[in-house]
Amino acid sequence: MAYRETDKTRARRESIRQRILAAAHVLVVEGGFGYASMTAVAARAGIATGSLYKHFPSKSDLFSEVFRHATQKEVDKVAMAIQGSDHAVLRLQRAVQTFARRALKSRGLAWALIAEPVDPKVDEDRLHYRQAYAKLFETLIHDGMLRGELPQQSASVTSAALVGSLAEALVGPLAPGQRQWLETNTGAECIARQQTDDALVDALLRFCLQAVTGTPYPREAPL
Amino acid sequence: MAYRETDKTRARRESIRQRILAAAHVLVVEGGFGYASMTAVAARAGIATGSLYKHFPSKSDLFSEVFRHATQKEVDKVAMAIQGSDHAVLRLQRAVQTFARRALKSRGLAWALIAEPVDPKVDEDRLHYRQAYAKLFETLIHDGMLRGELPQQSASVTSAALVGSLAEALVGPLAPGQRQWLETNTGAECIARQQTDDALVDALLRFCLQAVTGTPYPREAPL
DNA sequence: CAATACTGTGAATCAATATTCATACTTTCA
DNA sequence: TGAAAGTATGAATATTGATTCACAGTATTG
Repeated sequence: MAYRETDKTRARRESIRQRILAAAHVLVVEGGFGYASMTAVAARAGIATGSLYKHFPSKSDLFSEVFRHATQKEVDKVAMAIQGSDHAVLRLQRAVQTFARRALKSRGLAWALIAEPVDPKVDEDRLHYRQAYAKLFETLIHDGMLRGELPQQSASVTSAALVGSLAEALVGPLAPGQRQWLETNTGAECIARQQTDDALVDALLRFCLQAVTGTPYPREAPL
Repeated sequence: MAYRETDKTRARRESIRQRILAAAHVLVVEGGFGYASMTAVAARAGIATGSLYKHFPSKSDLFSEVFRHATQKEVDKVAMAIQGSDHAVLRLQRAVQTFARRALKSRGLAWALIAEPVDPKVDEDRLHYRQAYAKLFETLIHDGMLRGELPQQSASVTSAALVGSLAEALVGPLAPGQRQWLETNTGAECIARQQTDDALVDALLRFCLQAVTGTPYPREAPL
């Protein structure tokens, strides 16, 4: 006998694996899943196509991992924003803002995660992703109803509708200016966009809070 | 010279063309665009694969036409529901109900039109489709604001968010029980579904109207 | 160093469909 | 009727991109 896995080789393996994941992630951010072929990933990671299969059994597996990783980070942020024992409306407000701002900050990724047509296998992960958000909202709404902070309603329908409105208004086909992918922008353009983005977040916040509470936003009295 | 197009040949041509479109439509309703290969369409229409290309230059063109046709019908129905000079809230209510009931009545088609991952060419048509809905809502909201029947808001954001919540709650990945495609249902199951469907429409209606008006639904006083 | 077991390579293969095309059949009309 | 123009056929071809594989390269240990 003459070979055994050692720390060094394991580390090396792992580092290549990470390099592949990073390369795939970058490609997705830049052009979405459709743009990220195995050949492109390999080229970007600086290895041969075949080598990819030494680390991931198939394309689906690779991208599923990319998707879940990117996704988990987003969900965590929203979960973070939603937690606490404040008034349910405040928590919802934080959640919506967090989701919206992050999506607008990296539209390419948001589009890939939320809206891009993708391989069915990855689409299953997306289902989990959306469900994760919906679950967060659902729990919050239940909670709020129990505590008398929100009117009675169907938590499941409301949460699905919330996810839908966020997705569509921010990164779906109806999102304002969705074809700006690889554009380089001047400083002035960035500032202008920042302002319209703020307005967008605000309008959306209003939509969501009114939908859930049935009262005008902004409210007359603070919570 | 010895041949010229005649009424008879033209009629025959047209009838085959329609037969192809109908076959494609049926396949889409049954299993979505992914299920509808050219071979399948040809088989269903009772002609050879190659013959399809005598009538449509490419698959994209064929399905684009199928999509637009199916789509136009849906949009027209909602446009019909939205028109009139009633209070804007009533008109919105009719529109949402129309959209929702129709989607639930034929989920397969709704899924294909709204949510299924499809060929990019067809996806452009989908963009128009969603925009057509959004446009209807947007006009309605503008109108309502002018007449003082709706509070001031961003009509574009609100309308996109409305489209998103309808799509997601009814046929998106979060829609309840979306995997029932070719199932045959017993009578009891159909009745049960009818009830949950009604509840779903109602909850969604509430969500949409509250979002737009900022007041509780159902309202205390009729309009 | 030799033997062993793994890792990397990238051109060749595979798979799934859309699309073409040589051939055979139809229709039209002088 | 038969030459002209069209239409139908479906097996063969083209395309795209994932996946494999025979071979070459690298670590590891005795």
